[in-house]
Amino acid sequence: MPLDTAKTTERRSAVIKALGHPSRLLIAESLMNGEQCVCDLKELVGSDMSTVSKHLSLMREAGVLNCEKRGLNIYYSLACDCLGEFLRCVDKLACGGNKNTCC
Amino acid sequence: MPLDTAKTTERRSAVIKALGHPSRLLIAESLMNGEQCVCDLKELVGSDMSTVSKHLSLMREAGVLNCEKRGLNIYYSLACDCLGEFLRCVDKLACGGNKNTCC
DNA sequence: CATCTATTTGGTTATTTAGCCAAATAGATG
DNA sequence: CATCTATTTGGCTAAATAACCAAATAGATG
Repeated sequence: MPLDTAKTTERRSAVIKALGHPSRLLIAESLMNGEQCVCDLKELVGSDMSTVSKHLSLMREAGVLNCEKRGLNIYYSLACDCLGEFLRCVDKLACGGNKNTCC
Repeated sequence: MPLDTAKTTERRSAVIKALGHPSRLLIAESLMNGEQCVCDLKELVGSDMSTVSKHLSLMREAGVLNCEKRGLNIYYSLACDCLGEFLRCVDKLACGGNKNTCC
């Protein structure tokens, strides 16, 4: 059973990285309730709008988000409905962390 | 429906980060076939052993890996059997990334 | 067309993360 | 007990990431 090519690994890790920053994770979770524009997300995260914008671009480039301009705003939304499942996996992985007293 | 506390978000993102580096992802995937010692993983990753060791510590601290010393070696293993499911989610998220031509 | 609003981009600095080497540790073996 | 082996730790440098501010852009509105 061969491991993935380096390219697949890079791609996967880009997706994972896109969700591995606290602000970005918060954004993704919030978008589970539906699309939001940048200024909404700026409120949520509490950083400068340019910072939020950059987080959003990164997530979009990784394929995690889509965006659509309507009127004055740009609305971001999850590109895939599987984030909930993803987070359940993360939480399961997270609680493996109790018994690691060794070495 | 309130979002998580900051602490939960930090914890989750630590787990996600622990898997979001190419070398670490490779390690995790390889451990799906069973435990391995540091020098095996050094071969796999192709970095200095100290570098690999630091990746492993980080993953262990995040709760993703366990380790156990036997004889001269320290064997690392996945702390949770849900990594396969996690990766399936990642791949689904990854292929959302085709249609994002907008803005 | 001038202006206003929402967002992105560029530039800069600070912080974090990764990698390597050398030295320390801990346990096994002669 | 001296030594050997596998791993970790500390120190350092380089590279990547994050944050902010100021300026640019693009589209809506008067």
